[in-house]
Amino acid sequence: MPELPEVETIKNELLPRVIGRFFARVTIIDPKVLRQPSVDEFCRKIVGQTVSSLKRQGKYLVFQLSSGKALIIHLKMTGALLLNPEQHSRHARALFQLDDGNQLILIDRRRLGAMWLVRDEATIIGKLGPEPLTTDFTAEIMASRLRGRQAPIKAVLLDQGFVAGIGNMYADEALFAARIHPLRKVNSLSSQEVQSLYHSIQDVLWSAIRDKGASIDTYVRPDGELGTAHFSFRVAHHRGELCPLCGTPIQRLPIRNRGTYFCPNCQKLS
DNA sequence: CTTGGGACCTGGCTGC
DNA sequence: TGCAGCCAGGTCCCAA
Repeated sequence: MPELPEVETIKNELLPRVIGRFFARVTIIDPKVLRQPSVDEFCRKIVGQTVSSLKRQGKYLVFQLSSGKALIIHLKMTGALLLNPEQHSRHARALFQLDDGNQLILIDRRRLGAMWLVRDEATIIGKLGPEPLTTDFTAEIMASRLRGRQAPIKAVLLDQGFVAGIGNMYADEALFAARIHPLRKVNSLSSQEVQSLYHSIQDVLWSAIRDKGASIDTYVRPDGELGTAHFSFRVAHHRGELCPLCGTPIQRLPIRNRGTYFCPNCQKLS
């Protein structure tokens, strides 16, 4: 499940392979992934266009094209972008043939992924909150953005309008590192706890980027290699295992219909 | 405005 | 062995 570190890794590894290249041929296998515009218009407007830049914002990939339009891709739960895969996948949704002979393939088992070709990227990614790993997101900014909210902290961390790129796994890991119970109301957190959570978010995300993402479920890098960030997870997806700090069984609790993993001893509610 | 619940989507796993 | 039902969760949509 690609969150910020996974999408960042995909962006970094795709970058040298696509910058300056143009699309020689594009095939939409599953029209459902293409949200905007129509298949015909998409193919007509993308073929021949050169990729001038590639960036990540939140969990979105943005390919800036020479025409001034942007190709935006969201991988959602099970999407992946593969370069020249050795075997054909029955989950292939779109093919991008580059002018140098390389082929970029969008695969997506659960068909939740999405793709847009738009003139104004803000129509798709304009509602995202600040990037957590830039100076747009300091501890002070985080504290001020939390002010006035009273939802459980876990739900707010998953709100892409609050901060962009944190998903279920890294929210659980950051809360564990900060020793904060995921159901704690935001307005009950002390300033020390907010400070601690801020640094935990930084640590967890940077560490996962260094490890090239977490290969839980279907995440693979463009060349087919896996990431290793999941080996450092302490609670996420550790259902039934023991807390690495105190040995208490890790608990699972649904929050907003998301499986939430935490240590009931290290992360107390009151 | 914030909050929370359901829908979307597929396939692996569990338990009867 | 077959099969129903749970689970995975990013984001959108809607209601309160």
